[in-house]
Amino acid sequence: MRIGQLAHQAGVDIQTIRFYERRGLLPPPNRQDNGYRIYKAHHADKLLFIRRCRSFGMSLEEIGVLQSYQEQPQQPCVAVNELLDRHITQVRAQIASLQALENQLVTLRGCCDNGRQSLDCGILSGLLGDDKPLS
Amino acid sequence: MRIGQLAHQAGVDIQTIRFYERRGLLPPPNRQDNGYRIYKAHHADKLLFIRRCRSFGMSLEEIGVLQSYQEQPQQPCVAVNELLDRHITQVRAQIASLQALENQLVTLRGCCDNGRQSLDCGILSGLLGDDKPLS
DNA sequence: TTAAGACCATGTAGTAGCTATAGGGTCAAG
DNA sequence: CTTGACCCTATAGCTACTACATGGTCTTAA
Repeated sequence: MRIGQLAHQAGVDIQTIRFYERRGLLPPPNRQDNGYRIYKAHHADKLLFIRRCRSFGMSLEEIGVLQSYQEQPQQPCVAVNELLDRHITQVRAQIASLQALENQLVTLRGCCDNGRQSLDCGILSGLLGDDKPLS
Repeated sequence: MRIGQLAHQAGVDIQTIRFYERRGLLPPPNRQDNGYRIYKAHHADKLLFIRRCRSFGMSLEEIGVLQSYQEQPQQPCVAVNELLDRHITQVRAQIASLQALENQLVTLRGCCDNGRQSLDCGILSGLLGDDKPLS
């Protein structure tokens, strides 16, 4: 199939496919005489693998590493587990820091009640840092 | 003071200060005869305001908007409140989607128990999408 | 025959918020 | 007169795409 069909099938932009190819995540497909890329089933599989990993928030670099593990099916998969563990740790850290941020923001929001002039706005004062502590 | 001192004081990279200036967030300071930038106290204040907003996860564009509110102290500050409300909403949405992601990742992680070959690794299978549903 | 429309190709630039590097000028101390 | 610390500008790099410019290819219809 051609690139448009593959893109449609995978729900991806055409440019994204070419981008993955340039980054070495998708193997360069054969070309027709006119230069059009022709994809086979395994390309679609690889593409979906990439998209699945992306939806899990993995970076393209991490995905490349995972692909190399796939290509060595005899090797133990401890490294895969570790990669995922690190990823989970990262996500949890992000959640924690966003929750802390949310608290700060809510506190900051409580410094003003809509009816004032910018001059007296507790939020702007809070952001200037010359005010009562926020957290 | 010169740019290095300001950077040190604010805990910011020198390049970052010049970058903010180019983006219109810091007013261009006067120069010495040799071209060196000379900053005054209000520059330091502006810079700290920017960094404080950044630590709250605001974009440079949002910060620019907030600055324009600061410069119109007579105007009501409803807009400031709204900006912050939108921001809080955003942060909460991010938290929610990260939590969903965490659940999926933990489920995926449960698909493998370290001692296998990549061939049998439940995680790689899960990422291929040809396995039991993860969520 | 030709013109329209859909598809494909490459290469380049843009997004956010910096960070780093190249290639140079300035200034004080030893 | 050289070393080192500091400053300048301009440009490229990072992530993961997305968009655009410019042009080739192919099918179909007037």
